[in-house]
Amino acid sequence: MNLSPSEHSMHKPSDGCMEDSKAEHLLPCYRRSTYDGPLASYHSGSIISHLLRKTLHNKLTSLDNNLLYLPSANTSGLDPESSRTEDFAQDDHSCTSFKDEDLSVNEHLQAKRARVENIIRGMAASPNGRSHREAESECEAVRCRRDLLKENKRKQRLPQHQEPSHSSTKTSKDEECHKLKEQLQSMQRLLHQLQEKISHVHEQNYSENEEREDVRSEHDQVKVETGGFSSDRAVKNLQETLKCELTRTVSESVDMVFRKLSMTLLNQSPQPCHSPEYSETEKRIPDDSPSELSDSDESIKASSAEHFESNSLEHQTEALSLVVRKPSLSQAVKRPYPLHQTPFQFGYSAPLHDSQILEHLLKYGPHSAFSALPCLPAALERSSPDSMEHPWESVGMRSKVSSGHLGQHQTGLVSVDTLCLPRVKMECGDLQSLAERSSFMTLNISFERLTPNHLKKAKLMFFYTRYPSSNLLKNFFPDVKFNRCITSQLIKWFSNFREFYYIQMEKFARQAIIDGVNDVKDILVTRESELFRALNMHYNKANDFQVPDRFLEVAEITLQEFYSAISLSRDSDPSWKKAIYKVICKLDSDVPEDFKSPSYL
DNA sequence: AAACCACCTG
DNA sequence: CAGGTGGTTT
Repeated sequence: MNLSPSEHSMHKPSDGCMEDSKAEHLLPCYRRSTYDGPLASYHSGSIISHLLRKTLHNKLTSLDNNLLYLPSANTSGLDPESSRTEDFAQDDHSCTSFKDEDLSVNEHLQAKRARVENIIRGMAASPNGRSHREAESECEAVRCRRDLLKENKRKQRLPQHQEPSHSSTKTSKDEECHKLKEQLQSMQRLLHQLQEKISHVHEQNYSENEEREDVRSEHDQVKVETGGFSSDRAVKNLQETLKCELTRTVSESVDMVFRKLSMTLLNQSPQPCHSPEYSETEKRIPDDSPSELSDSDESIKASSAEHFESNSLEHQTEALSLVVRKPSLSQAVKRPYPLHQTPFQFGYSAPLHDSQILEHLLKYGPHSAFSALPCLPAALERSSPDSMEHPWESVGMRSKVSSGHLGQHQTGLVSVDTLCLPRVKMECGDLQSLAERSSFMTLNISFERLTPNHLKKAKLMFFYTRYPSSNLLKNFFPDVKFNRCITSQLIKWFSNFREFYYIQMEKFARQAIIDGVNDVKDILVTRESELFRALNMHYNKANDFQVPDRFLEVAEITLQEFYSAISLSRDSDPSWKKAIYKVICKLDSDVPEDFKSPSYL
């Protein structure tokens, strides 16, 4: 009978898998010993540049918006939605229109422009020089905003508030520039330290691995018997060390720059002009039922919330404190966008907890936080199957499409996305799980999209339940903000799991009949069975999960059911499988409580 | 009508 | 794995 161990199935059933996965588990970037490899280039510039540029961008946007929302405008009659979208449109349009009037800009603006550009270029310059062109076009966009801001400011405030004279501000501005540069340099130093630490830890890791490999070859048999679990644990411990070190240092650096830059910007820029009406309008935006939200709604909301959050100091601190407070409190306050998913909160007085920055990067991807492209077609923001598996891959397409269809000044913005993505992608998986494990959960932050880790978890849950109710799913994915879309996606996953499961069952049942199995009792499923191997490969590819015995029983019953049905030629009936499904759906067992932990994986 | 499902397809 | 479709149930 072929369902039990085949000869070659005994050849290290999980061994090959373990070898592969072990190698894969080591952060790819750590395998490089070259100092100036991707890791270096990523950490020494691009991600920080991203953060800094976004901060600048946000700052300018918020000032911009505040001016646009001054009471003088008849925004009071507009409903929140239209005023927000109009804001985007206007914002966007203003860029182009201003370019046309560029000749009217005086030298003062030119000088400021040059300084801002210098700062940003300094920040954007990455070691491999790839971002230079993008940085330049982005500078153009930033300049647009800033210039528009100045224009507006002049028009509206000229009578009562005179601009400081050119010469008097120049020195202080230059000082600030210097300060900024110094801060950035110390950032660079920190990052270099990080790189050294990481390569050091990596070397240790590498040598330990080699030692283990030696031991392994000596005791190959034993290792195979145990499935290599012990060595896998050790590798994971090392990974943890690496991750911790990485996060700590990056967080420190990022946090520091944020603090300093925000202070600098606060001093450098004119005080934001708060419009109570604007805030009220924003506050009154109905908290749409999540299930009703289309993806485009989400993206618009995200963008608007982003500038909303960065607009108001009061709301900043309130937001930050609310995140930490009990959920019930935060729910009591009507908000345009649930706090826990506010894309990028940035406070002046209370800097973000460093891990939140990392978390945001990992949760939403770099482009969500840094591109701020309300003008992008909503469809481009939509998560595709590919972007699910490879969250970063959608970016390439977006940029391509965007540059094809949108104006030049927008291409500059879009290119922000592409700056450091390849680097981020490398570390996405590991850092994401790290982020999930850390303050994401302690802060009660939830995902608004399913991640590869959720998929992994779902697959493992399939070992317990083939037909999970949507309630069960909600209970076991507490870190997911459920809406209709998420729910159906999860249900679809399990549907796909079942499909594969039943296809295998039918295949192996027919094979058993071909192989001349005469009695149902001869149909057995063990951990050595080919069938089990196929299933395990599908749902537990990393083989780091101990499949419950009950699953083997259920699989065996399923196989027997198929065998019987086919033997009795019931398969001539088009719906012959339904009877089997009815049996199997009753065999679900409880999913262990462990799975309820958001950080299960 | 909505939710859920299996099936088919890419 | 997701999209689409059609069937079934509530």
